[in-house]
Amino acid sequence: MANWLVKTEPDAYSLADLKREGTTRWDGIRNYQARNFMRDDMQVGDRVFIYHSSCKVPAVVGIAEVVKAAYPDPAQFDVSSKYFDEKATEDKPRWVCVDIAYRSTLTKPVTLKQIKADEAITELALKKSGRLSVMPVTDADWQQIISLAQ
DNA sequence: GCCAACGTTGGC
DNA sequence: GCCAACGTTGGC
Repeated sequence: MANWLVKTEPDAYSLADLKREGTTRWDGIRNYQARNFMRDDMQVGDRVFIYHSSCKVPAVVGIAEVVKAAYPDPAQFDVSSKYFDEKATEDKPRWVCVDIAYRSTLTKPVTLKQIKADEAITELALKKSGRLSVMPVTDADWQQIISLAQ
């Protein structure tokens, strides 16, 4: 069982949207490293931190759970989608998505500022490479973020 | 809205 | 297969 962190821009899709819908397709990931994590390592039952990016206070805001493992992202075949990829075919899909379900909203959001300042959080990719949109979270870092949310 | 950092593309 | 140019992300 693994832990993850996924980014979303709340203007486009927020934790509140996920809460309202219950379950959603986490699609539109167009970064190879992020895709590989989803395709190779993400499993049903894994816990997922939802992180709000490109907003006033970037922060981890809630928790979701993987309810369907990686499958081809339908948007890559859809010419009308902004995620359309002409190099992807049904035989050889390039991108994958997963389904995730809402679990909870943190009592207090844990801000990027807090995370960066916290020396107990050691591995989290968010601290360094700012651009990865799906990243693994160690058990220790997961626990530390949970404790900051109390 | 700016700009640094980083990923991707494409010419050689 | 290298690397410069370009595009995108995302914090500030």
